[in-house]
Amino acid sequence: MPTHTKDTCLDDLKRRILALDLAPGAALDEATLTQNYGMSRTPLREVLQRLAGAGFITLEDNRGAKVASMDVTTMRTFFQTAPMMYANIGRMAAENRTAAQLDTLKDTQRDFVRATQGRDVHAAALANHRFHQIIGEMAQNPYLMAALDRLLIDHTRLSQTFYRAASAEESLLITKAADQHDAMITAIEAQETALIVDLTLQHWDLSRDRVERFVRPDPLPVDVIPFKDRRNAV
Amino acid sequence: MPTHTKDTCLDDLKRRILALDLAPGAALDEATLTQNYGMSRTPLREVLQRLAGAGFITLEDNRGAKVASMDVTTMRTFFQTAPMMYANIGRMAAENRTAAQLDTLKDTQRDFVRATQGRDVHAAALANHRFHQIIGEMAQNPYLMAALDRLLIDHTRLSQTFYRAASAEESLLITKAADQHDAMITAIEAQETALIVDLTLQHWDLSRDRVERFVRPDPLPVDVIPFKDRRNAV
DNA sequence: TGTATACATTTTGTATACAACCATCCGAGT
DNA sequence: ACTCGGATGGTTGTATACAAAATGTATACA
Repeated sequence: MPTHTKDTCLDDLKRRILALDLAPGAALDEATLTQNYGMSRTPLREVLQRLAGAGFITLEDNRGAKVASMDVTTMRTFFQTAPMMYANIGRMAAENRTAAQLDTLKDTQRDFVRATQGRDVHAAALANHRFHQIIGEMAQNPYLMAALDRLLIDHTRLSQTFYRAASAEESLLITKAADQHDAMITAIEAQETALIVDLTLQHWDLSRDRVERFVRPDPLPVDVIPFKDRRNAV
Repeated sequence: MPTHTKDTCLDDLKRRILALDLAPGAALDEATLTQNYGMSRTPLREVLQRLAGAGFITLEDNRGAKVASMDVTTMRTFFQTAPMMYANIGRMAAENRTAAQLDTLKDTQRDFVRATQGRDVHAAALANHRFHQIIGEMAQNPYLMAALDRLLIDHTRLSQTFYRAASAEESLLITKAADQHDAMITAIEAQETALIVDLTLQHWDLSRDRVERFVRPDPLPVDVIPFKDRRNAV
């Protein structure tokens, strides 16, 4: 409700989309948004154009904006593409990272660990997003960065449940992910390209297993209806 | 001068940027553009936002739009990234192409051959651009497509001189490129993934040699000043 | 002559009014 | 009852006026 600036509005919408606060496919109408963000339609429409350019939303002529969908074909492509992309970006990050970027990466990792320990699901997911985004920036490759940004949008949305950590086993996996982050930081700092590729693929495997569990959770128990009552069941 | 629509304005600006009619780094001011395209500033600014989102231009706050630059570091990254990207996209195109897309690809190849035979440099470069863009669409991979679009912007701009064909030798290379296109179409149609990767890399090698000649042309002759006059030279 | 500052000009950013478009609903005709 | 056509409300698209920022220029002063 306070008057947002164009940048804060953009960041807030990104955050809400990544946090699934705005569901994939949800319609965004300009009137509501202008009220929520306290700005007129002209700058808001520019924000929407930018979000569309970055792949967060889709714009259809005369039909407004929708949050980018996550359909089955997209997800198949996601699993196919992500490891290759992350590995290549990891390699280039190790080659091209600057000292300043390394500091930012370490800061973000601290944020990530703090969020996971505090069970702050959204903060953890966003810190993880930022962590991998910084590795992308380290690669200094605008071509791959465009692909990475789009992968991370879907990755962050898919992994929303990751940091919820229902069981002790899952809590252990989160710790493992954080440890992998630390190892990746070390490898990038030492510019060990072969190692960072290896670590990146391991990190991907961990993430993939979790995401797959989110997409295809354990099926509900079949025998929920006691046998004697089955004649009444559908 | 006739009243453009938003889409035609967008396409025209893309075309002019790809054809180097608008030089890398050139400033685009809104007043001039609104006059040229016969539309008001609001839709024009939306066009600029979209161009920025697609990587054709850059926008700086309160300082207007500039055509995306092509500096040395970008070009280094371009040569590093392009073959991996093209090869992966080629593979996925062979796997996922539809019959309709194959028809469009063949049409575009006909346009390309016609343009090269007619010595129409811009038309050839744009048809080549479209050819590889269609292969990207065949891959049905929005993540990689984002990277490909950006690669193609720079690739098309870099290869502007390719289709000028000064010498007979260079004319032969253009024919060779067209033949490679035909072979790629056949491989994609037959879904021979190993073959398309191979052909794509060959095609890249040919293009790379030409682009490198454009970036680093033959140096000027050193001995332009007769020896006896050298005392007067700088 | 060099530098700084105030002013003028140009250019970009925002708000708002109006036009065009789309979707829905209602009624007339088949 | 069903379909077609048009009116109506709501949403998006465009033009324009105004505000803010940045740049260029002239003048005062060291």
